[in-house]
Amino acid sequence: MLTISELASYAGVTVRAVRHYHAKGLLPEPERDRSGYRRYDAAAAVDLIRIRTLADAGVPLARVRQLLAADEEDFARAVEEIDRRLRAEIRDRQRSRERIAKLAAGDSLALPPEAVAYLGRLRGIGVPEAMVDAERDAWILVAAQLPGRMPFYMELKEQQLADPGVRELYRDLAEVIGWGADDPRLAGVADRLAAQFEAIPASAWDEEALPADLAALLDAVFLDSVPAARRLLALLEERGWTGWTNIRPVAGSSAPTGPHDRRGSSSMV
Amino acid sequence: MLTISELASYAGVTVRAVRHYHAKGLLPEPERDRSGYRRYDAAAAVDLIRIRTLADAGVPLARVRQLLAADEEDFARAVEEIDRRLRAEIRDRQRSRERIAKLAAGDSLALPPEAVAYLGRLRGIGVPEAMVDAERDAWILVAAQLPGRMPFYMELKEQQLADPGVRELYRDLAEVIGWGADDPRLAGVADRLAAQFEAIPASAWDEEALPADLAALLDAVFLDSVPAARRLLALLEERGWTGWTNIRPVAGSSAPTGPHDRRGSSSMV
DNA sequence: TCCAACCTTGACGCTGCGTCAAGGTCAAGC
DNA sequence: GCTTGACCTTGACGCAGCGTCAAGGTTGGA
Repeated sequence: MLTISELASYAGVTVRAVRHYHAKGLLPEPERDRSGYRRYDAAAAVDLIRIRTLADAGVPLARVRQLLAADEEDFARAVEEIDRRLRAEIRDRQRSRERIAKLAAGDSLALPPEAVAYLGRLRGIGVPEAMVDAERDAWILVAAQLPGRMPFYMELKEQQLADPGVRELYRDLAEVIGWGADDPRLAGVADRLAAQFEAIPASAWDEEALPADLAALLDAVFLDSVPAARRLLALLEERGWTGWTNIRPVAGSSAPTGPHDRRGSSSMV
Repeated sequence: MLTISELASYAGVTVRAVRHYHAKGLLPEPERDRSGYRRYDAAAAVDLIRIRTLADAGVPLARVRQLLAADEEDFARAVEEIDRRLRAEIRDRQRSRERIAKLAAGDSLALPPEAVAYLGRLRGIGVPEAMVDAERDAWILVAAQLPGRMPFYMELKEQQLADPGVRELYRDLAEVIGWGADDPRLAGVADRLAAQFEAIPASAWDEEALPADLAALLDAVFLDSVPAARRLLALLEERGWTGWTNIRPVAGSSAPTGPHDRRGSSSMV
């Protein structure tokens, strides 16, 4: 006959754990000797090892209890599922290893050098600081999610800045940040924006489209920080353009077909 | 500016988690807008991703807080340790997969057929049921730990039973179970046991020795279930033998050298 | 004006035990 | 017989990392 500590050490668990399994109904309470001590037989040791094998595999104790009472078929199905989960956890840890390795490599610098250079150019053009800050925050968000595509995006942005019309628009938009929601000048800005969207060849944009969730977030940031944003988007919609980060022609609109077939292109942030 | 839910969904966590990180001091509380809502900038998003990367790797939040404030050198050391742990967890899960696969294959049958046959032979020889039960429990414990060696052990036991002297001893020992701690007949049994130990050639035992912890457990079971056990072991020690499951000549004893060099052999259980 | 979808703080719930607390029991040594 | 140390008993609280109400205030669009 085994005492509780013998049983526990045999299965490599603590005495507390064995009592816990009793309390949870995983392991039946054994007979007591005359002093009230629990006395176990070898079958209890076998049961305990079974419990630990399942628990070590990450099965919750409540589920272990079910499985101990399950027939062979249900048990086999459960084991298959447990195995699936274990494989998934192994993959998760492998991904975690890669991610923390990148952290250690210092990849967490908020912005890559190309982006810093681009923001410097914006300042150089005369875009006000408030606008540059908004741009920086937006690009930080993008860089955190898609670091590999940043050189591509920045190259694209630099190309856009080569166009004097675009540079003009940036200065326009910077002013819009300070305007109220009903500023009469918004209509004029919307006109010029729409014209720009028309003028840019689709070929230069097609691969730029950001993932929908990231674009939605950036849109939300824009709407939250610029009072006139909502009104401006409404005006743009009247002119045949919907969205912002990923601006697109309004579906079914008679407006801008122009010379290009544009489906999902990205605006300015 | 981001709201809390935007920030959270950006990093793929819940709003509750973000607030938890504030409460734990992992993420600084941001400014509030006029209605008391938290407003985040992009830097908070970067911080949050850093936190999640570490937390996903299994780093406790309290440790994450330290690491956020650590210099590059300490951080690199920590990452190395985290990576070690991740690799260990992957190995654990691979072992778990093997173990539950065995469970599903039904390897958990308490005793292999050879052992059942052996217990049957004991009964056939006239060993009383109480003794057979004790043997069964002991072999269940061994089989759970060393399933691969069971055929070997059982083969050995069957060979021993071929000797009429051993068979006689088993019947003796079965009676001992019922004796008091000071039964006068114990000395005679000890004599016959010592003689048997002398007679068995060392070559037949040498590889049988059980791991020390398992042997200690089986000894404890013997001591706990047989009142006369402690006295019997004392008498055997007087005759030059120590232990029980793994019985050995007493070191420095003048007693049994016999024709064989015996170092660590296993008795009867 | 109303509704849905946000936001706020506070508090309890969950898992799988670890860790006291406050005792009773047992074997050994003096 | 008495002490000592290593066991055993039940009961209770503590821990991480949030999930999940509860009970409100805010915001934006219809």
